[in-house]
Amino acid sequence: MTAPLKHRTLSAAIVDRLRTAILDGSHPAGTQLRQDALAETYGVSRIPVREALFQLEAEGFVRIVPHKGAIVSELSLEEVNDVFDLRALLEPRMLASSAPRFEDSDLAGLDAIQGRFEAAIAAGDVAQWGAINAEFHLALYAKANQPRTQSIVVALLQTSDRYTRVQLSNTEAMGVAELEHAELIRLCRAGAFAEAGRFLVHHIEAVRRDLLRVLGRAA
Amino acid sequence: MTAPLKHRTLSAAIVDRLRTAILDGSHPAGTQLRQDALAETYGVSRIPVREALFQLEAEGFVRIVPHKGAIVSELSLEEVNDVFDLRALLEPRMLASSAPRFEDSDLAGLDAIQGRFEAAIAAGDVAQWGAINAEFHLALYAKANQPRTQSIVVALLQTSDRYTRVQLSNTEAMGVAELEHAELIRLCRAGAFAEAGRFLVHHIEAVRRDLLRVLGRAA
DNA sequence: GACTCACAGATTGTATAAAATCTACGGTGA
DNA sequence: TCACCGTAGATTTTATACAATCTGTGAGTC
Repeated sequence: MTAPLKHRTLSAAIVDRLRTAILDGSHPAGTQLRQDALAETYGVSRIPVREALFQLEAEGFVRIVPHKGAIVSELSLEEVNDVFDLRALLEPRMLASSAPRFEDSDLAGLDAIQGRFEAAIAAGDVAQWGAINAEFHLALYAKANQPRTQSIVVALLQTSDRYTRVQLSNTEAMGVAELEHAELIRLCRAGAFAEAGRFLVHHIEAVRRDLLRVLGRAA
Repeated sequence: MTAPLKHRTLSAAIVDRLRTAILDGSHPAGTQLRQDALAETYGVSRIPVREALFQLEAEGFVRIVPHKGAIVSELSLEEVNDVFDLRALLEPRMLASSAPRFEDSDLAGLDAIQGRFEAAIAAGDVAQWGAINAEFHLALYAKANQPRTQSIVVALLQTSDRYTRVQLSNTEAMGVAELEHAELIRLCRAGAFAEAGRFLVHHIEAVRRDLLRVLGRAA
């Protein structure tokens, strides 16, 4: 009943499964996650569950109150804007450092990811969409050589994924994102790095606007 | 033998004590931390030690390899620059959002922290220096309303503390920081927020330069 | 009637012990 | 001599059991 087990430890596997469950709405914001129940659900003891919850707290998915438990964190409008502000600030900086170092193989890798992205959209595979989108963005920054920023952006992309799934990913917005990704590849291949950076900001802001519109309080 | 126990759980207490031990050099970079040994040292079982190590991994202090153990993370030049770039990028943004909302009580709070800062420097209390410095910076951003950025900056300040302690905090640099903090308070009180932001960048860059000089490879 | 306190149930936190995994060493064979 | 394999020891990971903490309910008192 479980995925093809590619993790070194049970804890790591539970992290992935729990994160997915939160992302796809199985545990809505505000839900209290009981260690005992989760342990039984996944057929393990409470120890790996505890460790998974702590990891997810570090990633911002849950809030842990000592002796009370873990609560799936709320998605405040405040934090949406903060997260997208951060992305608009950090991602162009990474791209500027990474893109000039691209080899042909890096660009080919981007093409490959873009292909899988298109396939996922065509298939309407919402679960895959967020993961491949994050993979694409991270591939853009592969050569940036900014380790701390990288780990921050990984977390930001995960949070973005969670937010965007709230709106159940209307296919239209996904199509726009697909085109914008293609344009990003084109600009990088052409060596128009500054232009690519500006377009990346535009791309991130477009996703934010879509999200805010669906949240019903465009700001 | 332990501090006045102000934590809700043992794990949280161990996190603090382990972090302090890494900060003050008791566990140099590259050291392998064995759960068993740590548990005995602190007189607890291995469970809270494990959870503390995972927390410290999220904070960037150690690197955990499954089934191998936790290693105190190295301080690469690459990451020094990344961390200070991030600070120079994120902290002014927080200040710009926070400072205009300051009440008299906020400024008074800054004065109080500054007083303790001066006392710690006069007493040559290196251990306190980093903590109070971080407290001061965070107080500057108290009204920023940027929750995600806040948690990131908390981690960045902790990492900065670790780096700066490597150089054993020459008192001269500490005096400069003290004067710059005073200037920051003055500018905020005068309502010169843009100027305060520029000065904050200058302050952060000054700390970086000092650090890089001591590391022997000014870049 | 409102407040305080104590107890019971539930849940989390920690200790102890068993299982799984890794590393290093030594033997065996080509 | 070198490479390969298996075993032993050490270390981490997970399970089970116990202790501590919190929450809510109800009796008792002012």
